Amino acid sequence: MHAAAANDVSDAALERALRSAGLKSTRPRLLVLRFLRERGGHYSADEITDALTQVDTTLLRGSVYNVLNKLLVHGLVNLADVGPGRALYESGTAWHHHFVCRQCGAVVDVPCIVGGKPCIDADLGGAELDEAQIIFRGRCAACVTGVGA
Amino acid sequence: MHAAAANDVSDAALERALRSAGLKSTRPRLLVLRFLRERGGHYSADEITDALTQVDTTLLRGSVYNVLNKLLVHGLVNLADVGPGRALYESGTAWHHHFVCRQCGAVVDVPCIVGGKPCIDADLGGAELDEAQIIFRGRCAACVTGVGA
DNA sequence: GTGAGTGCAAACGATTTGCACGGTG
DNA sequence: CACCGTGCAAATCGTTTGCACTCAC
Repeated sequence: MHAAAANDVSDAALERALRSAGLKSTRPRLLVLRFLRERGGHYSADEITDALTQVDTTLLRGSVYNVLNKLLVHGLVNLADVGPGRALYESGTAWHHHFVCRQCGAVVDVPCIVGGKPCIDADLGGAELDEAQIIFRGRCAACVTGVGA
Repeated sequence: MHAAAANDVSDAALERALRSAGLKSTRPRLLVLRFLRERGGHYSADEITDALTQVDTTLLRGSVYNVLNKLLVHGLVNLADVGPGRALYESGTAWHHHFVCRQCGAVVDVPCIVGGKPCIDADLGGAELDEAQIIFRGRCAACVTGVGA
């Protein structure tokens, strides 16, 4: 499915990932990175903290934020900003977009069929483009069929 | 340029816009709507408040938020969420996207050349799509040429 | 007159920051 | 051993909410 590294959550593999990103290998970082790679979805800093404090009671909310920011800057995780105050983190695997349901708030991954350069026909006036992040909004399939909230 | 209504910031025109959206015409709403239509760009609730409190010292930050939410729900303004804690409002004119400079943080409008359905080739799995909001990230022209920060 | 909208202040949630200690390289 | 990252708590930022009063309709 994904690259092998993305599902290898052994300490050794995680340490290697951190190391090659130029980051020290520390316990909070291993925990956060393992969590995101194991689960494979998108999670808020809060959800991550809540889950990890059950494993390591000394882990602090603030530390999780720090770790996430570090991992983000060094490209080990992605940030999906799907609404005001809704920052979601995910382990960086294949590039994709997000669909946000207006009704139930669910966030669903949307593979980027167009490839790495979606909608880039737009006139950017001399700017250097790194990425194009797309947020689709509407009603998810569950809500349309009445299964959802 | 735009539709006439978008640049007509007379009290009468603004009241008409509010009325036809099913909203009462009140002073804070007129102020906010006029501000966004006059300036024509994207502004945070804070920027709007700071500008308007110079005109009306009784206007409160909280009221601006309330007004913006009301205008948003009733379709008189758009919300561009260009990053965690960076909610920008703009008077709803032509649909467009946003380019965010990683270096200086500038936000630039990007017209949507593709039309109303950008990148909708993506598989949405039975969901109803309302809109696709694209955020481009990179370095703006000013930063590339060294003019910016 | 009646209810929605406002001024106002205080609460709130998410995220950041300062400091001293501990662990990594 | 030097420094980065952490635990910890408190501060900060953006935004929302409760309440009494006012204004639009």
